[in-house]
This record gives sequence, structure tokens and C-alpha cells, in this order.
Amino acid sequence: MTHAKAKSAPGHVYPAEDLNQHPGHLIRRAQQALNAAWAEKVSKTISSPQFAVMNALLADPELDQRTVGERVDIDRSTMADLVARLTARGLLEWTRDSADGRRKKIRLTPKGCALLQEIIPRTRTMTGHLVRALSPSEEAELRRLLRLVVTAHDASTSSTDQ
Amino acid sequence: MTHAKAKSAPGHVYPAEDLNQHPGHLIRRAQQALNAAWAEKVSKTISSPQFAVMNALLADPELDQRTVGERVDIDRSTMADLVARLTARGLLEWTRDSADGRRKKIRLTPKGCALLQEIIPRTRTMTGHLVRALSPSEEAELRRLLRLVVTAHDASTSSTDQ
DNA sequence: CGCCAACCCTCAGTACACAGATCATCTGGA
DNA sequence: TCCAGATGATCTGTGTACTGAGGGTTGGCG
Repeated sequence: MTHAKAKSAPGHVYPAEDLNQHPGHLIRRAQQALNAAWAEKVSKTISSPQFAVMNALLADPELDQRTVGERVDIDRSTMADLVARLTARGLLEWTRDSADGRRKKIRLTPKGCALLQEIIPRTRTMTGHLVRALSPSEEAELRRLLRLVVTAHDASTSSTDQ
Repeated sequence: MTHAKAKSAPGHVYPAEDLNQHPGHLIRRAQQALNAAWAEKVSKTISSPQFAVMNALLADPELDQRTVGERVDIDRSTMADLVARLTARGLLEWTRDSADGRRKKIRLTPKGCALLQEIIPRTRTMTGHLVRALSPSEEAELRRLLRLVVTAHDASTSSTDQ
């Protein structure tokens, strides 16, 4: 206590922060609310990242794993695990890209496609539940502000990296 | 394939959703931005949940594990792991509550306290970086909207549970 | 043509998150 | 007093997330 190595004035001590004023803390708690709402209103067996992957394959029926990961913002390692799980459950299948043997092309199975169709409308119900305390214009504003945050982050990591 | 058990009109197929219109997806991506900003601006060895726990102990020097978990919204199982890790690193210590042998009272060690003091100002820098694309009023609005979301979730789980 | 850097994927290790089962302790009612 | 239910903590299992290391493939450059 007596002689901390900090260069600030001795005796100065920061009080505890109020985490409710920290956007970061609120973002973490919001994701907990999301996961709870998802399990309650959408599915207990398909998670929201798994849905994001399957949904991307509905828009583009055959993509390589890396491209899907980029589109839905899932890490390459996480994608490998996630695809392995969905494949083991018969919801996804894959083939090696004949033009480029490094690439794994993934697509929905009929079973995966049918399950996705059941889930899509429920995701909208879930969203309505998640943001039930917000007016429609507030919900739009929340989306806009979150997009600004993630876009700024993307901009600083995509090109030039560091 | 021929006779799906869905009760909707045959031939109706949902198209892929635009995930950028889903607040849930944006919340997940925002948390990824948070974690990246945290690692860059605050600490690579103390995570934001770990900080939340230590910060709670700065406000209230000795609390039982469960109370801390409730205050910072961390699950009991996750708390057990997290406290074990911080204790192993000498940042936290604990004793059994003499009045109730089930409770584990945790507190910061001097080392944990010193580290926390270094970290607190950096969390503010990190927040500034995370929301750098937002004006001050937009940041306040983001906090307000996120609080509405998490408060609604708390209200539906705390009392009456179910 | 051959080699090497770039690229895609996988794996090991670490950490958060949560449900469900288990164990110990506490407490209130018979 | 003693037992049953509630409560605090742990453990197991699953899933998301990311880093760093490693292996196979490709493609461009000398």
C-alpha cells in the first residue's frame, strides 16, 4: 500500500467503478439475455451461432467454411468445432473443393434445411421478446448504434490489420 | 421431404434472414469487439468478467462468492472456476464464513488490489475506444437501451422465476 | 521446374457460460 | 431433537471464443 510503483500521486486510490455505466459490461449482460431468450423462444439444440451458419448456407447453398465464418463473424477454430458438431448431427455435410484441396465446401442437408425452416420464424419471435422493453424506433436505434460499434471494430482489424 | 410435419401452406419457404437486422447477432458481434478492445487496451491476463469480480470486491471488501456472482451477473459454476483461477494467481483469497460454513468469503489480496488499481483507468480508455464511432449522447443512448434490455430480462427471471 | 510463402483447416490449451447432479451445511417444523 | 427441504459450492458435460502450433495444398517467383 505504502509505495506502489504507479507514477501517480501517492495516496491516490481509484474507487470501484459503476459497471452499469460501462457499455462493455452491459453488452456482456445483453448477450446473456440473448442466450436465455434464444433457449426459451427458438431452440435448445441449435445455438444462435449455429443458426447464423445454417442461415448463411440458405442464402448461398455451398460455401467454403472460411467464407461462412467471415460472413457470420465466427473464428476459424470455432467454425471447425461448430461444423463438426452440425455434421455429426446430420444437419450439414461437406466435400473437399476439387479446384482447391485446402477448402472444405459445406452445405445444408435436407434435414438441416427442414430444421432451419422451423427455426427462422421463431428467431423473429425471440427478437421481439428480447427487445420487448423498447419501442420500434428505440429498437432501430439500438441496431444502428451496435452496428456503428462493430463496424468501427471491423475497420480496425480487416485491412492493414495492425 | 414429401410430407413435412409443418402445418403451414406447402411450398412456402422462408428465405435467409439478414442477420444485420437482428439485434441478437449484433450483440454477439459487439461482445467480440469488446473482447478485442479489452485485450488491446486493458489487459491480456485479466478478462472483463475477472475485472468485474475484483471491482465488486473493491466496493465491498469481503463478500461471499454467490453475492458477488449476483452483483456482476456471473453464473455460480463460472464463479467457482473464475475464483479458483484468481486465487491460484494470488489475486484473491478466501475463508470459510464462520457463521455459515457453506459460504466462501472472498477478498482481494494486496497484489490483486494493486493490479486492480492499474487496470481501472485503462477500462475507461478501452470504453472510449470501443465506442469511438459514437458521439457522447449516442453512447449514453446505447447504455440506456442496453439497460432496458437487460432489466427486462432480469425482471422475468429474478422473481417468480419460471 | 522447384521451392517457399501464403492459405485453409485442425488441434491443443485456456477461459467464459450454463444446465444438471452431487455434496455439505444450515434451518425450520414436527 | 431430528429429519426434510433449502441453500452454497463443486463437478461434469456441452458449447462458444480465441491464440498459437502444426499439416496439407496451392500458387507464384526465381
